[in-house]
Amino acid sequence: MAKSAKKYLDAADREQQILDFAIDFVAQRGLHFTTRELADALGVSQPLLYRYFKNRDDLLQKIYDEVYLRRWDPGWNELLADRSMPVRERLARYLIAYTDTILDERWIRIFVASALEDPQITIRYLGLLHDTTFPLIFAEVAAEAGFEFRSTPETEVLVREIVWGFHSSFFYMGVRKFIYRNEIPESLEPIIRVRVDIFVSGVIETLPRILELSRSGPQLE
Amino acid sequence: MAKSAKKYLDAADREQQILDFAIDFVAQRGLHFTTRELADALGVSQPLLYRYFKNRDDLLQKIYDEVYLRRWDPGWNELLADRSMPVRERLARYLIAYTDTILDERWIRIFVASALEDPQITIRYLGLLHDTTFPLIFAEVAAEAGFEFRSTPETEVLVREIVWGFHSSFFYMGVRKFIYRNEIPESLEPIIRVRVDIFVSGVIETLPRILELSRSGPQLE
DNA sequence: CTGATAATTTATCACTTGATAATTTTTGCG
DNA sequence: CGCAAAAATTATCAAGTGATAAATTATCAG
Repeated sequence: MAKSAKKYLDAADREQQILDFAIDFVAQRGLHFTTRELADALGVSQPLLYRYFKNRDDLLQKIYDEVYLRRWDPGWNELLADRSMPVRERLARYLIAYTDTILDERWIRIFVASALEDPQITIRYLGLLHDTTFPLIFAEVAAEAGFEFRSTPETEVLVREIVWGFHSSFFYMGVRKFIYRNEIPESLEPIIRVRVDIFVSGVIETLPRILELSRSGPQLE
Repeated sequence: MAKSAKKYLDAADREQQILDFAIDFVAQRGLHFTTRELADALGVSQPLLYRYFKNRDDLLQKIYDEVYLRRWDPGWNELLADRSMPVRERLARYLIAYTDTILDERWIRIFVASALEDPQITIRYLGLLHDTTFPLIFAEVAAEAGFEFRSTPETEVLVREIVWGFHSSFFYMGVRKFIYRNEIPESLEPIIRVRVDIFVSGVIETLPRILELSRSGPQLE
């Protein structure tokens, strides 16, 4: 007899079932669901939730853990740094993998909804991008132009903003799709490749100006 | 006696006071405030709200109207099309004005929160960008390279994605500042100008590839 | 088949919440 | 001032909500 056909599931299975269901449910209905709505939608009684989760907030925390954990692939930074490949190819492959991970209704909607509620939740995730991946992307593009770029306090802010502007636009495709409910193209690869081309060409051509502006010091912030 | 010193305000003044206060309140606390929380914070009794707003939802609708209305300046499209100025200068000026308008806590947080709740609310606003401003931006950049670009069904999707990617990154600065609570530079103009340079240079250099890819047909969507 | 155990539901509580009605307070005109 | 109209508050309701305890139902080893 398949587990799903049993009326009374084993505790571990039921807990996982509730959590999986709750992730989809919360992604669609938002963080302000009631425990009764959730239980009704899943087809169980409302007090059953309290057998598996201490309280409503405990369930929410477990949802965040499940959605954010194990979503960032440490191999991505290695890919970006692998100079046996042209930098455009590395960026394209990274962005294809990245968009493939985050263009997920649960990921996008729960990320944004939870950030609105409490930005603390997003900090761990964003720090990873901000401190490691962004400087790496800029340095690798600069290297394509024959310039071995080393981040300094003077260049840091401008470089960060340049890469943020480029990188965030891919996350924003998820916002358009799953929050605004706009249509976005089915196949992203050609678009990613064109936008990588635009970015790499543009940064290389603008590099002298970027370096000059950075030298003029931290007029920023 | 100043109006604000009166205990019993004129109906019109009180209505505006509640609405103004509610906009800040909702921007900070989210859409799921209770009428009691709002009334307490403002220092009036909860039933008073019902003298000025039919119900909770009526108040929310008036908040949306107040936040979104009169925020888009029709002069921006004229600015973008004004060829007496270099295209980089036009883009920079437009983006300085645009970011100046939208980088506002109330605007960003209420926009995102309401979109999460019901994407319908954002459609009127986004359609303006999508259908008019985005094609215009691309055409003007192409003209800088001596190419009088006319949008066709084949080019439409790719061009839209290219400009979305560029344009959304400025909105996203607001997301970073007011939702993630990241620091962003105080002075945006230098960053806007550099990013405009990168975009314009990149698009011009990539133009042959963009046109070729567009001709290969709508493999998109 | 049987009974102990685990899983689930029903019943219920105390508190919150949107909304309305009755009552009280303020304002400003004559 | 004195008083009617407007503005605001207090009191209250019915429905909803998170959480707990008691009762019930399914499961499975022996």
